[in-house]
Amino acid sequence: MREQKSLLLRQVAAEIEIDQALLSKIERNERMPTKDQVKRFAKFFGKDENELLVSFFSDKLVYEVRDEEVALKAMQVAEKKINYIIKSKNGK
Amino acid sequence: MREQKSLLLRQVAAEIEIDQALLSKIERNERMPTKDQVKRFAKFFGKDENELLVSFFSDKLVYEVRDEEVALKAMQVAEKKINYIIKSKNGK
DNA sequence: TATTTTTGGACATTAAATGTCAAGTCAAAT
DNA sequence: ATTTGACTTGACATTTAATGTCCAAAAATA
Repeated sequence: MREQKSLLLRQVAAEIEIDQALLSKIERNERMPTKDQVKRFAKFFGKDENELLVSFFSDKLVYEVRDEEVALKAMQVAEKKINYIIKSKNGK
Repeated sequence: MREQKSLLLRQVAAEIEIDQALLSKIERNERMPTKDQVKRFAKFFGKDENELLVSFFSDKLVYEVRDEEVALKAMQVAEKKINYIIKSKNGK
């Protein structure tokens, strides 16, 4: 997104209030941003916030089980659990 | 599982080498066990290790996004990413 | 009521993620 | 070739979160 707009690390880093070195690492997947930073990215680049948050959280989820044998199975079960929780919340 | 076998916290805690108070909390979902502890539980209670690990990791995954609006969506995307990663690993 | 088991909560410890800085690399421009 | 600007790297500091421990309170049981 930054390169699309031909912006410098320095410029974006300043706007978003984040260290330039950190931004560089985030871009290259050496570090994860915080949820708050993701929101600021969305705002700054005029992207849909929820869309970016989905990317962010899905990455975090993958990260959590990345080298587990049971990764896929666990993910599937987790999805069911989430579904269940959501149903519970909606009245019945 | 512990109550099934009418064992005391103290007994299981000793076997598994874990503080009794901690075990109590784990049972009541106040604390998460570590992966290693889950393995020891499986062994001690003669349960399938992978099965318990799936429970464990799926809980962790749910926990990660528990109060996010985008929880379900993120989980679904994460699942796709995992699938993709697995495919990549298997030769092509 | 005495004894044993379980739980609660404060605190300590450990581990992991995030943030910062300064030096390093690289490219291009001059 | 040297300088300049952009980006990267790595070491270290800081912060945050999870885990572990202890002891006292509560609950259950004998």
